[in-house]
Amino acid sequence: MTQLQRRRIPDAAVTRLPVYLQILNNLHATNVLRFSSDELAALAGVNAAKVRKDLSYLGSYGTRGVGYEVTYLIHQIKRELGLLREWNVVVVGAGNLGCALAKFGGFAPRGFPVVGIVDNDPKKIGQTTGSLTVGDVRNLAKMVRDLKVAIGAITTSTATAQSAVDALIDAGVTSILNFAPIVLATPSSVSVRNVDLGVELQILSYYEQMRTEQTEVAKIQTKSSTVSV
Amino acid sequence: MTQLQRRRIPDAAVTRLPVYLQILNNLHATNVLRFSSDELAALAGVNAAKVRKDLSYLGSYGTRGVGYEVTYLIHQIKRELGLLREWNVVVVGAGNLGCALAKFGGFAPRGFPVVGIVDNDPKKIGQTTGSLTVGDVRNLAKMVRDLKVAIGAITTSTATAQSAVDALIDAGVTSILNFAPIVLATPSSVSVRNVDLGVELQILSYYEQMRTEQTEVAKIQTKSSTVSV
DNA sequence: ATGCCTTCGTGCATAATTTCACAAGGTCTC
DNA sequence: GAGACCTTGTGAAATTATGCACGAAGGCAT
Repeated sequence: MTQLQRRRIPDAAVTRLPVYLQILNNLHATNVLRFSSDELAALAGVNAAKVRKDLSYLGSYGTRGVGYEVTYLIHQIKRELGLLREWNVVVVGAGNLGCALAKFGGFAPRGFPVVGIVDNDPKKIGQTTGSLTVGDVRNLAKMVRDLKVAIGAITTSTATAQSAVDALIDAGVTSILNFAPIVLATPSSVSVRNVDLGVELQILSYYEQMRTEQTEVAKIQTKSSTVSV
Repeated sequence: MTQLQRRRIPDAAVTRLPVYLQILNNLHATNVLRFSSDELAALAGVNAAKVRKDLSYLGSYGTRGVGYEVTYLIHQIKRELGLLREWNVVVVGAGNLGCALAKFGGFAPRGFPVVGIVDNDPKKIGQTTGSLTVGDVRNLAKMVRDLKVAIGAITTSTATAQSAVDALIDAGVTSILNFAPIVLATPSSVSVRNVDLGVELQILSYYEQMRTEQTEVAKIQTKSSTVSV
């Protein structure tokens, strides 16, 4: 095996790099030129050593005794994340969310232009949303080819999400942003990121309940004077 | 220290329980009565041993040689996640997303009723969205108290997100669902879940670029006949 | 009952991630 | 240019998460 393929960045670090990038963009906007791992750690709410290790996966771009240069690091993170080019997005499912994504202009300037939107409902096909016309999901493969689509966003109903994903994968798309509350069956060569508010709320619920119980216990203990340390 | 407080479930397992719950609800809807860890693992796209370990944190509710009962497990997961009661949600920020969340009726039946929405813009205050009237953010504390709010959803602009969170925390809210693309500063006693599509897209971008490079390398290697295994 | 079959629950090994702690290497002052 | 002072980069330890492998336990057929 030719070992020239780029050193892999640990998954956990990959999920943090976009957060760092966000913060650095803010620093840049406020004319900050340099930062230390301590400063970034405080802003990102993580440990400073973790910041340094994460940044070290990009290469040795800091200066000891000084810190990191904002603009240079922004460039390096973008390079590593593949943000020096654009990745075209197609939205599958022209419901409320799908149309909102198509209309929302916030992704194009960040390198993820929404170049198409499709649906399987004849009533929706042909309608205009933002600057796009809803296409027929049956033309998805052609659309992916012609518009060089790299990422598919699933905003269909739960019932049709799996077939939507199958169509995308058939068309050669290997990155999926899934908004349907369902676990998609995909080959391991495909990346899937799930956005599910229900799941997030339930996770919050767990920790909220933990805290609530903790408090109850404390109250009872106080009342009955059984506190022990 | 009185060690009666419930055994902690590992964070990684907590994030998977809602996914299992989703799947079990589907099984229940299709009249499936029992399932094995193998079956659930296949549906959730994870390892069967992991499923068993995750479920074992709830207690020993399986039957060896048989499997788990769907309805019973649903109940146990709900209990553990704190889903046997309702958690009221207040939305802070009455923009597109905030109003959509307020209108969207999908959370109430799942135990997370949106009981209020507030903004700081006088033009928005007083407007109606769904069955709710946009309130003044300055009345947030009273609202949290009167309506027994447990979770706050931040859908403000990035610029006002931190002050929105500060207000929520002052009002006693300890669970935050944040949609603003910013890292919120919060005490460690507060749970925050971030939903940021930009971050998700950038993570997809990284892996997509990896695959692209891999392919390029393979092509070059094939052309120049330097393939080595 | 007995024995076979199935699937859970879990101890243990391995892998991944986080954190510590400090040498290395740079700047800045005098 | 020498010494004081920072902050990086990274081994190594600690913690957390994953996956294997197998004993335990229940069902079912004979």
